[in-house]
Amino acid sequence: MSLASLVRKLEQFVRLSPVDHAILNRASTERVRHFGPRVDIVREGEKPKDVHLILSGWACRYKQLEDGRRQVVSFFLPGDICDVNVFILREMDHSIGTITAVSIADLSREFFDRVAAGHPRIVTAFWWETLVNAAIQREWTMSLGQRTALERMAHLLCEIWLRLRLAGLTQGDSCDFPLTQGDLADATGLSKVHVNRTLQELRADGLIVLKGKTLAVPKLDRLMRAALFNPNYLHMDHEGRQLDVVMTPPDAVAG
Amino acid sequence: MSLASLVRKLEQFVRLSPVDHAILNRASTERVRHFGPRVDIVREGEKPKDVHLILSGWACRYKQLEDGRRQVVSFFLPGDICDVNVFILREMDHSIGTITAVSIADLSREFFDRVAAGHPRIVTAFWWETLVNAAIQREWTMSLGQRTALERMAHLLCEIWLRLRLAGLTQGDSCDFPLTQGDLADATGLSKVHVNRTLQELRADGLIVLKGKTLAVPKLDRLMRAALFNPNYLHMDHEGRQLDVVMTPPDAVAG
DNA sequence: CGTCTTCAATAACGTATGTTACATTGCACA
DNA sequence: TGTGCAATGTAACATACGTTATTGAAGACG
Repeated sequence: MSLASLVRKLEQFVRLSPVDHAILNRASTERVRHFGPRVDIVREGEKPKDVHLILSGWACRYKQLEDGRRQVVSFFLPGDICDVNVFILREMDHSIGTITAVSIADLSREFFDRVAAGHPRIVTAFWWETLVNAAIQREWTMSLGQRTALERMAHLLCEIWLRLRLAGLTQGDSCDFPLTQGDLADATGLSKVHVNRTLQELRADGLIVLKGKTLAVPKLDRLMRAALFNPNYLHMDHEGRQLDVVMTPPDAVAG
Repeated sequence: MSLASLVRKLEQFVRLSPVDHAILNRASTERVRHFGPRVDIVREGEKPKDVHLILSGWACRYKQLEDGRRQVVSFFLPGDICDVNVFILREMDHSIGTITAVSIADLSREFFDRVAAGHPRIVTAFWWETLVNAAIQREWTMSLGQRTALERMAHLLCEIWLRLRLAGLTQGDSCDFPLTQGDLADATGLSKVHVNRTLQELRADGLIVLKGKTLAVPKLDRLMRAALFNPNYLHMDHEGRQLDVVMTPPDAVAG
């Protein structure tokens, strides 16, 4: 229930002024809404009104075919923004649903107009957010088109792990992980049964420890190798600055 | 070798002023480059400098895994812009290569700054372009995750067809189609052999006529149904305005 | 403290799509 | 006007993953 994750994330990329902070702080406390787990926030076909900032909890974007086949096309973690400026479109082409209980702040068109008019650093930060989200979507395309079930699952776990880490939501080598195997199936395009098989294999290889609603990644670099994971698409760095967020200590490399 | 397709496309969505036209016209004639077919315009890992506007020809974005597996993640048709504001990122996470001979205009950071400062209609139009590209990428995720080979191929052909139509590049029910079966394989995540099988099936069903470098779609609505194609994600309409670009005459529906 | 429901686990079997191999067509260029 | 290479087409065979079904564990809820 805070915008700490958003600010932490954006500041990896752009330095925001005290005024910028104040603007974001006000926007994220003005119109806050709460949802239970497994409910829709927005439905395909609706007219988009506000932009949603995830303050806490996990959500996802999904699309469905007439016959019910469902694809999760992205996950939203705390600090994520659901489509800067969507309101210029006439209708939503996808739905947004919660995974866990979720709090969001609704950001209005006026807010974005104000930002555009007078807060260039935030504009840049929002463009960064937009471009990274596009890159993530491309990488999902890559995963679904080319990676095997094992690589694909490993890749998804790496991505979520790094994004959580950037948002400051990991503890040591573990993190909250509320996705069910059904969620993972919808996101990876695999059947639930095969998701199960794949997770077993990752467990057997010692790449993940997944139990209850907690995920641990004891050897991130090994999981990354299994996934053919190249972190460049997350753009977690900026001119001159190099985040070591994607690096693991050298001694872990041996494993 | 013109920006007609871009303007035609953007004006479906926003009305641009004569000054806007002049701005775009100047930007698209200042720094033009030409490429042969099957060459790279930009390579993964490079520092993005300019934004590229496709004036003529077909290109694609692609990513490659260390072991050579290749995925085309999107196609660029005339009038398409390759990532508004990419230059804020430190390095490219994908490559851009040509399919046919291609002419592009390089749009500088200064151009976008000028647009942001004084041409709100163009800003809106560029946001529309950005949001639609994101929606297309999501739909590819859907296709790769849930659609069968046949549906997926049909869907891709529908999408390209409608985008070409919006750019004013179709003639009657046919259009130029320079993609090889290898290109289609890289884009759909199928093997070349299965692409061939799938095209044969679409031909046998009378849904497409594909020969040489020409594609004809005699019954778009039937192809759309085979693809489970819902055109909403292309957002080819705007408040009050309804494009009939996606509709076929009623008599075609019967087929 | 049981009872319901969801989630996870596992097995047996089916199939859409991949792979390898080779023949054919078509077109660029000498 | 051949001649060579890329693109297309087809067949036989292999496999990664899907489907259906059943069981057990784990939370949710009265």
